[in-house]
Amino acid sequence: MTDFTDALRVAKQRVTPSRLAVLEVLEKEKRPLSVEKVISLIGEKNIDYVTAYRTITMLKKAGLVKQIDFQHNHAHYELASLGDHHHVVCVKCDRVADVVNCGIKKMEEAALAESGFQKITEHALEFFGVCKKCTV
Amino acid sequence: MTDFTDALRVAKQRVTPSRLAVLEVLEKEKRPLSVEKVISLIGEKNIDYVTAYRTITMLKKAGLVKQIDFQHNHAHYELASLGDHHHVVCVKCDRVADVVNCGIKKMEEAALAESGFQKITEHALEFFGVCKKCTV
DNA sequence: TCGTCACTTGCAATTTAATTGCATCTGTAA
DNA sequence: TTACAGATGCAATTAAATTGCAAGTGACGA
Repeated sequence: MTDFTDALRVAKQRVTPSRLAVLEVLEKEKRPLSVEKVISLIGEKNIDYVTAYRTITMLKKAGLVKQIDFQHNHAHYELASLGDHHHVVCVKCDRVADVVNCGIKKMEEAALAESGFQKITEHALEFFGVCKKCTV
Repeated sequence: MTDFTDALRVAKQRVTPSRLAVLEVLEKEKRPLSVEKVISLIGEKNIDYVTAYRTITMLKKAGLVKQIDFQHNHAHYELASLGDHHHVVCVKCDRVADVVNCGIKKMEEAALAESGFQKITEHALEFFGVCKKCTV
């Protein structure tokens, strides 16, 4: 019984080949993938695209994957178990670098206080810039 | 000659009624709006939706508006001149609160160092949680 | 281990968001 | 005032995501 099987059971969701395939591909790539990309990595003949969308939506609700937005007009998704980190996206070549040491916890506390919300459960933070290879 | 006329001239873009209308509605609302919402506030008969999309895209490239993502499957846009602030979105009712004091500058420096990028020009940061009114 | 049934899947169709092509119109620089 | 690059409006198209429904399957209890 793998970690993903456990995780799905804990989330009270059925363990199916499609779900494990999606989780495994996200685990293997360790970077934010579009649904399109998830499907092509699993193989179009191995998963229906509607199932892929439904699976991703469910995994997001269950807290197993996070939605990442690169302002590319379609969402990307990443394993939540990769932990709290963020991305720097090159606006010229779409290269993505990770950022781990971001000190977001303090900001989250400040945001909670300032907004007067009851709680904050998630955040999305991406940086946009130009990578070394795209520098003229 | 308004600020917006100036801003468009500085960005080497023509000053047209459509562009001023989009900027004015964003100025008036002071919150992130979908293109759909921008159109309905201007009035469907006053601007073609294709023009609205093209205008927003141009304004974003020119740096006059910022794209904001609430994970609602369509982008929102806000005047860039509102300055560096962020949002807390209620996942139950979509209420949006602003966050001004977020200390993002330091994080941006850290992200630049860690990523090895040449420069960072933008960032997107949104928080998700539950507002007081949606608390059970 | 087997049967049941609620949940999941795959297919077709649809909705929603955004883009493209092209003819016409217009802002602006000379 | 005119010429023309760039902007606009309309129709059509592409891309992303969702819905309905019949058939299939995971997981629970006997």
